[in-house]
Parts: sequence; C-alpha cells; structure tokens
Amino acid sequence: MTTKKNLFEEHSIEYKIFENKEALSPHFTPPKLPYREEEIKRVVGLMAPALKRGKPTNIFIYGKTGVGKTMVARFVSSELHEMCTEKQIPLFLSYINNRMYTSKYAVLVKLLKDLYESDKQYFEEKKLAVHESGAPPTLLYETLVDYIEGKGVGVVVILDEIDAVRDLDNLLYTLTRANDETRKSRKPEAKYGYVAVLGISNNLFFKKKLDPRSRSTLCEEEMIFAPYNAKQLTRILMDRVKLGFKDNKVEDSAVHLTAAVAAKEGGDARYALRLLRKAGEIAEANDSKSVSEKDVEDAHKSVEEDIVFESLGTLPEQQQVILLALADLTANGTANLTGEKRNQFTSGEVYEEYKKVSKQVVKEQPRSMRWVREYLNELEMLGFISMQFSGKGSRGQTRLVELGEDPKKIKEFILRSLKV
DNA sequence: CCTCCACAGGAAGCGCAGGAGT
DNA sequence: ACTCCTGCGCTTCCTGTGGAGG
Repeated sequence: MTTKKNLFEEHSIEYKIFENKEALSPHFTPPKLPYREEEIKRVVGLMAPALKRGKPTNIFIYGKTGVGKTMVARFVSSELHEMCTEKQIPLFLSYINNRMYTSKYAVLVKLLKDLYESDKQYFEEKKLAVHESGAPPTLLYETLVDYIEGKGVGVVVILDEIDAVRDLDNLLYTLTRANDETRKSRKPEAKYGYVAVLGISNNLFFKKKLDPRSRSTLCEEEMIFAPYNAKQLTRILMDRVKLGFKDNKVEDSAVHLTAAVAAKEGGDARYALRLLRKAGEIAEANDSKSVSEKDVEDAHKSVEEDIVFESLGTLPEQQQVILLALADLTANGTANLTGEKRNQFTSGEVYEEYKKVSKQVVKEQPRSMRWVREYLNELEMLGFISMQFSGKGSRGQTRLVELGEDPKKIKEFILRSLKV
C-alpha cells in the first residue's frame, strides 16, 4: 500500500513544544531588552538633539558578540524615527552591515540606494540619479549632499561591524565632510541636514589603527557593553521561553544550564538563544514532553559544530584553502629536530603548503605570497588563526601562524564545503 | 660592527566588469 | 556604440625590520 506524502508535509507539522519559534531567532526584537536599560538611556540622550533638529552625537559602541549592541542601536534608532515621524521632523535611518559593504564606495552606494527607496518621489522630482557601482565617487558624494541639503533631512547611519570597512578613515572623512559642507553653504532659507554615525564593533583594537582625526569623529562618545553573566542570561532566556515555547515545556534546570554554558562562552546571548532553540528542536524531534538538561547538552555539541562550519563556509575559497593547508601542517605535526609536535608555522611554511594544496585539491593557480599575507591578516581578524611575530630563536622577521580550532575538524569541514 | 635572512606591509599598476557621458 | 572612469582582486616591485651569523 502506498502512502502518498505531500512534499510540504514535514513542514506543516504542528509543534508540540514551540509556540512561536520566531521569538528565538537572532533577528527577533523582543519588546524589552533586560539589563541594557542604562545603555539605552545613554544612547537616547545622545540622539535626542535630533528632535530639536540638531545633529546627534556620533557614537561608537564596543562589546563582544551577543551582548546587545545591535539590538540597542536598532531599538533606540527606530524609536527615534517613530518620534520624529510623529513630530514631522525629517529623519532618515540606515542600517548597514559592513560585513557586506566593506568599502567606502559600497557603503555610499548602499546609503544612496536606501535613500532612494524611501523617497523615490523626491529623487525623481529633483532628477537626482541613483548610482550603481561604476559611478565616480565624487558624484555619489554630491548626490548625498544635494539630498541632505535640499531636503533638510537628518541622516543617521548605523555601521555595524564597522571594523570590516577597509578604508574607514576615508569613509568617516567623507561623511563628516558632508556635514561641514551642508552647514557652511546653508543659506537662510535652506533647511538643516546632517549625517550622524553610530558605529558598532566587537573588536576594540581596530580603533588603534584609525587615524586620530577619524577616531575623534567616530568616538565622540564611546560605550562599552559588558558581557552578560549567567544570572542575567537566565532572565533573558526566561523571557524568551515565555514567548517562544508553549507553557511548561522547558524545564527550569535546562534554562539554567543554557545560561551557564553561554556565560562560559563569553556571555553571548545570541549563542544562548541558539542553544535553547536547538535544544527545543532536539526535544521536538524526540517527541519529548519538555526540554531537559540532556537536550541542552546535546544541542551544545551540535551548535558548536554548526557555528564553525557556517562561518567556514562563508569564507572565500582561497582562504579556505589556506586554512586547509594550515590544518594539514598542524595535523601532520611536522616534527622539528627535537621531535616535538609543532602547532605554529612560519608564514613561509604555510605558503609553501598552500601552493601544493591549491594545485592538488582545488585545481587552481595559487595566489601570490603578498596576497596570501593579506588573507592571513583577514583570517586572524575573523579569529580562525592567531599570529605573533617570531621573536628570538628564529632567523629573520616572520610571523608564526597557529590554527584556532581542531585541525581534524577544520579539515573535514573545509573538504565538505569545497566539495572535493 | 656589518651583513644577510625571511619575511612585513606600502605603492604602483594591471585586467576586468560595469556605469557615466557623448 | 563608443570612450572614459572607477572599484576590485590581484601581481610586481620595493623598502623596512629585528634577530642571526660572521
């Protein structure tokens, strides 16, 4: 006897444990942000001038992943936007994730596109063109200034993961110059306009690389978000449990364990939620009547692997090849004269291995050493490897490269991701 | 002390894709 | 349709640097 199965059948199953799975997703904005009241208050204070048609203070927010930086920024700015709309104060809000827009040029194009989307009418009336890549940068800049001046609109740009912008100095200079220009040329009848920047980063050290002028621009006001501790995470999770799960489907002990694990991982709330969601999925799949500690433990392992694999998979192919080469070196543990296993390799050694792997595994011409050094820097920034200068003991000036994760797993993941 | 090693990272430039201006 | 630009990914060339070797 044939059982006809609809393709969508498994997606139409009613959940027994989840009430609203969305509430556990990283994109969900909860109605309340516990333990961030102070930070919210401060950002509100700094942005408040917008309500009097003044330029908000530029803000730089720093903190590890999953400590609510983006949430606070988006929450406060959308409230501000709401209030401005109510009071009929022109304000434009743009959220840009710099992981996707990694140059001044790309950011400018994105910003203009957003402006166009929100105000097509004005753009067409004034015959301001929307530019795609290829347009001269000065033209992009002029369009931006024209719009701000002509409309007298305040523009608040949230630059998330701002450290990913390669020519950040240049970008900040351009944006602030737009301010000076609109202010200078303001005729009595002209309306007020400005660009305010809210930068977010989880890498404090990048600040040192900025040139002093752009640092003082960006960091007019600096805020540091501390990681959540286990107790705070528990409360955050409890709130979400109420929203995301049916009543009494998550054991208290499971929540506490999740919070404890996430606290140890650096107080990352996003991680905690992901863990809880995975635990819920496991419980759901097992047809359990509630989420238990055991489910959280199981989720811990699989989430850990998911995260590594996901981030590995988004890397450019050549960077994956480099990691593969490094993993090979580390796994084979090329013994030195004294016979001990090494896990650090000079950039030259990595390059030699990379050349081999690139030709053999991916049938491709290896990149030049100069460019591989650039790749290595990127991989370090992303935390896949760590590097330090070879101090004494080594001849010449080089850097020692070390893999951050277990070489066997990296190897397995990359081979899977490259499909070879 | 000087020189050399083994790189680091800046500068210039090249081919390409793709928009602007004509 | 064309020429002129620009950004992007990358190579080539180059100067800088800190310890090792003589």
